[in-house]
Amino acid sequence: MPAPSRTSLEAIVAAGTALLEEAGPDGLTMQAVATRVGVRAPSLYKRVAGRDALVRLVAEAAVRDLTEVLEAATPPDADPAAALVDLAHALRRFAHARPAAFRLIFWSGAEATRPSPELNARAVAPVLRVCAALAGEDRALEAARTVTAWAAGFVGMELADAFRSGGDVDEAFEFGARRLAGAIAAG
Amino acid sequence: MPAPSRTSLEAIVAAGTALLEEAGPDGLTMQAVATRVGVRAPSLYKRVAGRDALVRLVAEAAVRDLTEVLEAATPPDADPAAALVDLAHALRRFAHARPAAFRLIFWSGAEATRPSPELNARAVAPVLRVCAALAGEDRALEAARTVTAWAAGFVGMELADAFRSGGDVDEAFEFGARRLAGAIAAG
DNA sequence: ACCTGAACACCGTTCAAGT
DNA sequence: ACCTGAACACCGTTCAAGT
Repeated sequence: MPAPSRTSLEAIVAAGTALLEEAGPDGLTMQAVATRVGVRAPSLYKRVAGRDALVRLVAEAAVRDLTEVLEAATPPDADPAAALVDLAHALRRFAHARPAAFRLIFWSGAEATRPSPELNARAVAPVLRVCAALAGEDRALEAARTVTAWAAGFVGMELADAFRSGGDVDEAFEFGARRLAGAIAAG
Repeated sequence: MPAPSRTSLEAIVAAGTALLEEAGPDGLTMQAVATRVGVRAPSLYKRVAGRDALVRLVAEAAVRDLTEVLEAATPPDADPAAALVDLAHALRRFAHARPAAFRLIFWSGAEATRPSPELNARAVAPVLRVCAALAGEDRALEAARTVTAWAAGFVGMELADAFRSGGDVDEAFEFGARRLAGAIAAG
């Protein structure tokens, strides 16, 4: 006698995403997710292999959201240097809106919960495109890694509250973005 | 009737440090630490407030080690641009030797386990000094944040296995270090 | 076909009892 | 003064039993 589904993978990932921001990574428990979707914890295992798999799904959904944000920030006809600064700001806005998701995407230590590299590559594709225009095809990859490392590092440190020695953080970000755009472009 | 101490805070922190690298943050459990120092878990609470406090102590010890590494990398009479590149390499070497500790220092999400900002500031002081020489006192803070964000971001992404699209990672690091030194120095 | 309670092996933490 | 076993509230996960 078949029993009707009382939840869905989509609802589970959405619950996980919400819990991640509201309660942090430690608050993203199978039990909390189950309660949220109106089911008992063991039922989740019908749709998800386990907690690690769920966290990865949450991370991958976040990467897809980030991809959209970054693509929206780079209209095809934009000036490359300006586009690079815009990309940096878009990444920072995403991180401020969803700090836990941002951390999960970039600094998730555990192999088991890491989003697939292909998805990450797609997210960073706009950066690569702009860097190619700015630094030339040969240098595009190195340039993109430099910019991405700086932007992700800056925002990560900001979220970790690492900038406490005074000074204007917005200005420091602006400073970095401009200087990097210049450094990438320079011969 | 006094009982003799069977362990010490120092031994506990050392055991935590070792476990962190060997078994990851999740492997750093009170029980594993206790076993390692030859005692039962409840005994640890005589010397440490709890797991979060222990993780913080481990992180702070790591920051002190990193501070020494960075100070050793910047002899007072070095050329500033070369010193900046040396600092970046020293940070990267530390991260490769102790990846879990590095992550804990820079990307620890949880407030409760974060090393004190004063300690972090001391660690980054050599960077600030070199940046002042390179960019001028006015720009030193922004420049240091730019460089630190890039270096920590790059190495963090490297540890997270984010650089899979081919290309030489060592070269990308070198590229970034040189370009940043130039960008910081430029007017 | 899906959901559940019960159970298991693990956590962190507290505390009364031992020496 | 320090250490311990026992206990508690929580995890993730498995599985037989229900519908």
